[in-house]
Amino acid sequence: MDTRTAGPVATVAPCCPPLDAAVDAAVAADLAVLLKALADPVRLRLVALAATAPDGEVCACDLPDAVGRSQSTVSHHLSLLVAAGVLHREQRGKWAWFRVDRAVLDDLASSLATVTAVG
Amino acid sequence: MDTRTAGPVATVAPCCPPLDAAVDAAVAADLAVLLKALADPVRLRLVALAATAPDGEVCACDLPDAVGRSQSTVSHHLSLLVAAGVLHREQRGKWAWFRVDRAVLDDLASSLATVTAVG
DNA sequence: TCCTCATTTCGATGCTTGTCGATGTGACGA
DNA sequence: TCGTCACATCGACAAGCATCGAAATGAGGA
Repeated sequence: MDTRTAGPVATVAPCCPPLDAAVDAAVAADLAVLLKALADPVRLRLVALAATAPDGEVCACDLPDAVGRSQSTVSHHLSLLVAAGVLHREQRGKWAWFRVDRAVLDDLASSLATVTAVG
Repeated sequence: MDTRTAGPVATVAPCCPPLDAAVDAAVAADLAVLLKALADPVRLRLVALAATAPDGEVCACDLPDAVGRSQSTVSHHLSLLVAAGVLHREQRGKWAWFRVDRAVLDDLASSLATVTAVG
């Protein structure tokens, strides 16, 4: 526990200043959700594929081969990314197409920069 | 985790261009490790506390209270962050101090920007 | 209508992770 | 030397997650 009760007069001066909250717990939780969505090699590659695709979008049909996972596994990861807001899904005929939400990614980058005080 | 190494997931590829690998699997795996280290609310707050501390470092003694977790849990998270290279640990007397590695965080930011083709 | 194909959803399984209390360890101070 | 403090490690537990095959869904086409 906190042995020094933030006393203004240094009695023993244990080790350190009060240290107030740098990031709100709720903000950290939100950011963590987004980071967790990207913190998987397969999902990272799925996002990269969509982000760097010629037209900025990818057909789901290509993805299992591209990342070397079963179709159901890829579908699972895609739904996680869509739920996180990183990808958007659009059904065209019998195929599903996905594109990244650049605003979300930009937001992530700036939030991360704020939290880590980088930049 | 990776229960499979390669796979005959071969389908018929009926709808779209070849779609070559945007990000190497190994690169994605490395980035994912770093992201995973940050993809937790508690660890995010620990990093933020260190990053924004007046002298750029925090004493471990303050952290359990700051993030509302037990001492052993905080110690566990700190060791993960140190293992990931995000934090550096220094023992001073009986206290342990932690500071962020800005180079690693910068690197993360730029890698993320590359993968997501943002910027 | 019926069949086919692309994709999602379901159910199961084994691994990973977050958390805590208890215990170990190493540094000070008396 | 002994006790205390700060922190790490251990052991255990519950929850979460990645993965797969199988079954369900839903859109086209014949």
